[in-house]
Amino acid sequence: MDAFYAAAEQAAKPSLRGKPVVVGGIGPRGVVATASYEARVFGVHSAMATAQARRLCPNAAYLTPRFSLYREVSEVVMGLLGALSPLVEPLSLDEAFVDLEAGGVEPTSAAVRAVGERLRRDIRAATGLSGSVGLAASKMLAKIASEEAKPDGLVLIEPGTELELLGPMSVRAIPGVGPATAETLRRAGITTVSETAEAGEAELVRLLGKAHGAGLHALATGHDDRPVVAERDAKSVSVEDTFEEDLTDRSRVQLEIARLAERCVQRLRAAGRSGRTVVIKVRSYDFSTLTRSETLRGPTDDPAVVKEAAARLIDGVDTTAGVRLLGVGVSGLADYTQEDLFAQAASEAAAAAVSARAGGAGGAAEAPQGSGGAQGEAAGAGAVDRPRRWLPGLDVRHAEYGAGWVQGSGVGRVTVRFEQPWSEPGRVRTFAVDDPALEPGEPLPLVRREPEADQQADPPEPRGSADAGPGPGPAPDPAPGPDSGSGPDPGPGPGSGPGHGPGPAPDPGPGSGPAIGPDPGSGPDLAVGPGPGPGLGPHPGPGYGPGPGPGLGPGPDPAAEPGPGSDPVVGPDPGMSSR
DNA sequence: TCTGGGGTCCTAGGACCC
DNA sequence: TCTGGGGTCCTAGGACCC
Repeated sequence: MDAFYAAAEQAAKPSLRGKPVVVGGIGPRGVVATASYEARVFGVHSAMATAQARRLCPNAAYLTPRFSLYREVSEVVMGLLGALSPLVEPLSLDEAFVDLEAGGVEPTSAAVRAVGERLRRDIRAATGLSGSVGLAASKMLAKIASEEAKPDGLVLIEPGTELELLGPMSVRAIPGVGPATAETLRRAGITTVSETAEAGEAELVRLLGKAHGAGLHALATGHDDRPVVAERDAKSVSVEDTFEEDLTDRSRVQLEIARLAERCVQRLRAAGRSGRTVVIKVRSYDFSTLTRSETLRGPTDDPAVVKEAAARLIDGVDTTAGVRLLGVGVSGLADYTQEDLFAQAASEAAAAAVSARAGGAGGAAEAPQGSGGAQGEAAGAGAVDRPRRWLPGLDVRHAEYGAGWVQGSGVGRVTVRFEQPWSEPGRVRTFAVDDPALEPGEPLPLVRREPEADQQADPPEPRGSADAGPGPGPAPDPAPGPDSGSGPDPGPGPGSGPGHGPGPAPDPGPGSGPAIGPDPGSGPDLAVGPGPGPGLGPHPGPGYGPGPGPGLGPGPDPAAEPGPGSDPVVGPDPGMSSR
């Protein structure tokens, strides 16, 4: 899938189509997961610190990921792949290998190309998103071909042409060659695939070690007979958190480790697995990272047992200088269910009683009590009473205005754009964060379902009832708001506008919700760049300082005003491609 | 205001066993 | 009585991928 998370957000949020969108961590230590192609023009890319992305592209919409939506879309796409072949190997939510031979596809270029093109059409029809297809005689080549095909394309590597195609490419194009390997090779004078092949296996093994060297030699010479493997069982489960500020308080560190252990076990149990080795991970203020692990006598999915092991492990780690990340994982997974463990524990206990030997497995004795209560809904300590956070990008539903998404929040306000995947770009309204009419919502499907389901998504009549208002006909937008017609700001390029950034945001005006008065400033969790459409160019970013906000996020976005030239969501994007 | 979160695989040393 | 030679398990760290 092309720019998957960002593309899904653009499909879900009409006001963001054709605009730079960045999906990832929103906080001060966030990282970009996916940048839309419009944002990539500005140099934004995956794994970049979100803070840096904001500097490069202040006008992009910055959204928190909605994994439940991506998972749903992924299942649809994987279903289409499954129709092609029983052998489908997902690599992630948005990428998979398919063994077409196992699917009985005639092994000719014309036949596989036809299958690939049809698949691309089917994906677009079923999801509204574009995907790219690489077709070749091995996994490595198919992957390289799909990279070449992006975005929204198809590339077939004809058998026999592999080496001439591969030869001139950077060795980084080979999957498995990252920055460290590339640097090692570069120091040996090797930068291209053909140079890698010419170096010979012995030299590569000397440079990179046995497995990596031999593997790279095979790939660089076009040899790759790795099979497509469906359904691989997970080998470990882990959770980790990076904290907005480094932790120094020891008891807080211990508390967080306990919470993480709880979450980890919840995931482990949800997968019906248990594990034998407990691992903790500690990343220090200086980004140095260490792990400590302990292997139990047998697999467990008991939260108390995992928590105790994790507590013992963190006991042995000095955290006084500050910790930015903590993690807890379980590996050595087995398929034992909790019931199996109970049975096992019971039989062990019986055996122990018979032999009258003390000092048996501690975990077995403690297991039943500790785990019985921590079932299902009983969320970990961390989830209790957490104040509701309106993260940019997340779905909401308003009793009066219907389905929308959080554009930004802060200073006691939340700004919501009311639009649906199949609607025109919607307008923005601002509410108090604790407005009882506003509640978290569920992602809407990107492609409208059959007629009988359409009522649920339509915004109810302004005075309609809160639930399932049938809202016949198109929503009567009270104002000629900024719809698709207004398009991007007409101003020519950067810096052309009056730059009315700083200064109090304009009054929301009548009908724009219960928000009271002009918003004095910007707050955290801003979804989008400087709100006022025109003329942001010359003064983006930090220059705005802490003063009365530049009209950022939570303030009544001028886009909510019907005034001309107001851009639906983001400021002007000079130099942006129109893709 | 640098650097997420969830994984996989490999290497290397020490313990331990035969 | 300097030193063997596998093999497995455990622990820790690192590269890499999306």
